[in-house]
Formats: sequence, structure tokens, C-alpha cells
Amino acid sequence: MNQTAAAQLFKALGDPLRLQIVQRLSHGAALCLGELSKDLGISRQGARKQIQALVSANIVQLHPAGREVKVQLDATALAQGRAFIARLEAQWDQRLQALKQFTEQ
Amino acid sequence: MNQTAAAQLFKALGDPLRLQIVQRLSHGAALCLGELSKDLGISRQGARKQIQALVSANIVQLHPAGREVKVQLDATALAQGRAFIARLEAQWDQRLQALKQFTEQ
DNA sequence: CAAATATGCAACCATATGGTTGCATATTTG
DNA sequence: CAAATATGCAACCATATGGTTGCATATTTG
Repeated sequence: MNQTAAAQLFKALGDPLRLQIVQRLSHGAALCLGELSKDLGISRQGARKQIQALVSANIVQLHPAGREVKVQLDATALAQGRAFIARLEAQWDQRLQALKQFTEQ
Repeated sequence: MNQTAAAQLFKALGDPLRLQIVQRLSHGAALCLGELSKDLGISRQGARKQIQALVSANIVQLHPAGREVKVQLDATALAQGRAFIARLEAQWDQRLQALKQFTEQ
């Protein structure tokens, strides 16, 4: 996962409403668009836009079924995001180690 | 780290330029504002705004030193963000486990 | 101390974002 | 098949965002 892709992922996660949607999907049953749009405090069409943002960021997948559209979490994007942050932290730790060695000389 | 705080963190990371700044800070030496602003393709004042966004999200700290201002990464925010994602993944895995048991019955 | 350097602050601007309303359409269901 | 349900699409709007330019100020340095 390169910088641009990571930025897109984090951008999609960087909204309380979208994060709430992801959280609901992570521990609830499979929901369709309408159910998922409830209790968000905005209109169905508004919610749909946010869900679309998650789809575009590959965080969520849509599966049409009859007149409904099921929404499903795709955890691989989350894992990649976590790995990206972990790499940043690793670089930082390395730098601190090098700094420590330097000051101990 | 609650949902709102996590969203703010991810939002701050959700921009290629800011992510580039974070990456540079993670493996480079301590930089002052001016140095950090170079090679970003935007003006110093523009870069400063992005750095301020990172400061507001507690990803980065500023330390004035004479006429310079040193910029330093604070990895704790990154760790919290990683933990937040990890928790989402854990919930998702639990759900998959439960689903598996259900279908195997 | 004068010049160079590093930064801050404010006004401004185009575009992106997060939401709305109104209406059309496809699928189920009684 | 008519009514109910789930969704899609488009136009619109206020505000946030990501950048700019211009100028002021504080600190170093020769």
C-alpha cells in the first residue's frame, strides 16, 4: 500500500459518521442500505453518499439482492491501513534507537 | 480512543501531503518548519497549514528554538490509531467466527 | 547594526464535502 | 395488479478545505 492509497483509506475513515458505519458493520449482521442508514441522524440519500465513500475506498462492498443492497465490510483495507501505520511506527522506533546509540557513545 | 477522536486522527492522516510530512518526520532527523516545507510543491505558508493540522490532531509537536520551530513526531497518536483499527478487525473476526459456528451446526 | 533568515498573520479564492429535497424506478407483497 | 418498500439519480446549497499572495516581525549573523 503506497502513500496515495493510504491517504485515500484514512480519508474515508476520517469522518465520525463513516467510522460509525464501519463499526456497526464490524460487529452487526449483514445490513442492507436502508437499515444501515437508520439512526445516523441524516437522510437515507445522505447516508448513501457516505457509504459510497466507503465503497470507493474499498472498505465496504455492495451486494445487490432483489430490491435490497447488502453492505459488507472488507477487512483487508483495514488491515492494510493498520500495516501502514505500523510501518511508520517502526521507522520512528528505529530512528529513536539510532539516536540513543549516538548519545550513549 | 473514542470514535470522534479516531475520526479526527484519520482525517489528519487522510491527505497525501500530510502523510508525506509524517513519513519524512518518521525516519529523518528533527526538522524545522522551513526545511520540512521544502519539496512539497506548495508554498511555505501552505505547508505550515498542513503541519498545523497535524499538530491539532496530536500527531506532531512543535518546539520553538530561537527563530526556528522544530517539528517532532509524536508516535502515541499513531499507536492509538493502529489500536483502533485493530479493535475493528477483532470485532469483525469474532463475527466471522460466530457465523462459521452457526453454519457448521 | 544592517542584512539575511525563519516565521506568523490575514485576506482571499476555487473547489471539495456533507448534507438536503424532489422525483423516478425496480422489486415484493397482500 | 395495486400498494408498499428499497433504492437511484440529479440539482441544489452552505461550509470546509487546500491553497495562494502580501506584508509584518523576531532572531541570527557578518
